[in-house]
Amino acid sequence: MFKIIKKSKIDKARLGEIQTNHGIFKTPIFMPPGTQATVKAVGPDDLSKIDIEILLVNTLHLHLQPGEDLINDLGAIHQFMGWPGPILSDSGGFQVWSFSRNRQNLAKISEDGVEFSSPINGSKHLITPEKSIEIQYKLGTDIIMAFDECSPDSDNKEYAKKSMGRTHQWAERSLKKHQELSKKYINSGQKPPLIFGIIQGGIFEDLRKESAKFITSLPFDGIALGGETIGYNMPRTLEILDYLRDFLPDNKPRYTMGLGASPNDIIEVVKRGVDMFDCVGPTRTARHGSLYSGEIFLKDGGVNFESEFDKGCLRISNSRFENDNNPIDKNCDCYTC
RNA sequence: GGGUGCGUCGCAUAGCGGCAAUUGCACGAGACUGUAAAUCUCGCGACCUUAGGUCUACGUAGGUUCGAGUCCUACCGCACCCA
Repeated sequence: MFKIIKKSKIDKARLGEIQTNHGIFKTPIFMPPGTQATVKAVGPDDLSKIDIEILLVNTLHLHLQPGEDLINDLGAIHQFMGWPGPILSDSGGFQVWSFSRNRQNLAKISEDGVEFSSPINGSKHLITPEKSIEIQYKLGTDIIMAFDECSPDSDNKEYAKKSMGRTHQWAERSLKKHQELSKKYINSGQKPPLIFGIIQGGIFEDLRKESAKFITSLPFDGIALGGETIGYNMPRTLEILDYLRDFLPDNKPRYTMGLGASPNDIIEVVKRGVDMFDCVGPTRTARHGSLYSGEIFLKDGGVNFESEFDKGCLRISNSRFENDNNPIDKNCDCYTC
């Protein structure tokens, strides 16, 4: 289902395509998150117009509201959100981190799974790897993710190791549940989704390598790189990609989770052989009054991005632009420009 | 013509003798990374290097008081009621 079309002679970049139950998408690709079954403030028609090929949804959010059974009854996720193309679901692993950090602990982690308090109404929910996979099957997404714990960007190695071990155990359980449901699907003439595994290991080289070895040894369809540090700390993300280079199989798509807050971040990981990435940055910063502006150009055979703005981000709401009638980019013919 | 009420930082509000003065909006700046985020943080009279200090400020002009946005008088403006 993953086909490499062309490889760069200069760096590790590659062009490819991935076949899913709802069509083919080309890689490298940015996938906008539509966490609650909608990309906030952007409808499906507009997404198509800007050549978006695949969306993300979130298992945990949809489980809490409106529930996977309702979505399933209404014809599954594509019908529910009016998006006919490929959809990837995140397993809820990111929430294991985001719900338990700082503030009130909304999540309790154990070997079995994670107990959540719903941020909507406080109701208690237990999510296990098996449960997460089951929900993703009911949603009917095209690519599902193994349930993991998004490792914190912390120098506590003991915790990172423990957390990684848990993620590995959960990866096996996720895969087992997937194989079981997959058989059922095939026997009843339905097509099962693809499943991706997630490498953790925090900020530690030996743990990252250990995790990469373990995850790539399992029969996942794609390999994701997870953890708070991925995308958030770009120098470290690139370092991780560099030392994991020989551990990642060439014939499986690679996905850096949560990466893409700045155009340059995407270019940097694509150069290092990453095929897929997603980030709430672009849509969120747009809702908060900013847009990306800069120039992508070839230099010394490589792709580069330069912008006069910090992180390539132009704050369109700044008073200095109040009477500025210029297009964002003179050379761009998109609707916004 | 008579009566009553009201004028507070762009707008709207609080304040009822110790106040550079509440809150919301607007405005200004910043944060945002597998979305508890169309959210959040900070600033919003002027000047001084800060803890803080110094001026100028609640329609206008006087007055009472140690002290007035707050009380009194007059004026100006606005709203409503009665002729």
